[in-house]
Amino acid sequence: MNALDNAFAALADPTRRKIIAKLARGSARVTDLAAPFDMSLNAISKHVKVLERAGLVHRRRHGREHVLTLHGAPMRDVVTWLSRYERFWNIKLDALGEFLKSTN
Amino acid sequence: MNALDNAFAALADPTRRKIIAKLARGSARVTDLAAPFDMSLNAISKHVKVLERAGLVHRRRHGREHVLTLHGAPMRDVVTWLSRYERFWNIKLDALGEFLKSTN
DNA sequence: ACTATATTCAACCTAACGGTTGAGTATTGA
DNA sequence: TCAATACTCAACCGTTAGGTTGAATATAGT
Repeated sequence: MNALDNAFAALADPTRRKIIAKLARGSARVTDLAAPFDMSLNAISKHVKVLERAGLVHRRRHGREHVLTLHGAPMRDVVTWLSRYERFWNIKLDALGEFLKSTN
Repeated sequence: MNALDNAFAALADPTRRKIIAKLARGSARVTDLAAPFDMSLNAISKHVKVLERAGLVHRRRHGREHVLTLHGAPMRDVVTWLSRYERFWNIKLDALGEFLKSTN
């Protein structure tokens, strides 16, 4: 499993994408992440581990609490790969292009 | 399974990404796609089906030959989702931003 | 010291994935 | 008409993924 495999696979699960959405609004503990889900804490713990293995989430321990933070590095490869085939999904990248123009 | 799940999952396999790479250089038959791989035709046929289910590949039959073509539509959702969290992997999107600026 | 909290680990289950082989079905070309 | 070609379908197999439960571990608060 290379980095790209891990990143795409991590993003393929809706629960994990929701976890990312939550972490985008700030770091959180495993319990905080689990709260909105109708699923065991253990299940979420596993999902976090998948995101961590993909490098999308970093963990720092504070006593008994594990604080998770979103980390963008693996996305470089994802976006690089996507941009390689830009002309095949070019219309789709326009929105992102506009967005980037406005922020650069 | 929603569209985003299917798209990300389809992209998570290196064989399928290679198939996409090949199709980016032109439409091809199943046999053509299978040629470079040390893998049965059936395995490739399955991979193609996964890409098809994700909408990334379209198939048109010409007699006994099935011609596959790359199709970008599902990427709209992928890129939209990615761009929503742009500030977390912002550095990474720069390259794509530059690329888009030069082509728009 | 004791209890509650935060988390992981381990074992288990079922379903899906990625591959195989063997057979079946059209279509093509001789 | 017949054989080769291009493919799919179906069954199987081993591994992984996503979930569960139950127990272990470590830290925090009283």
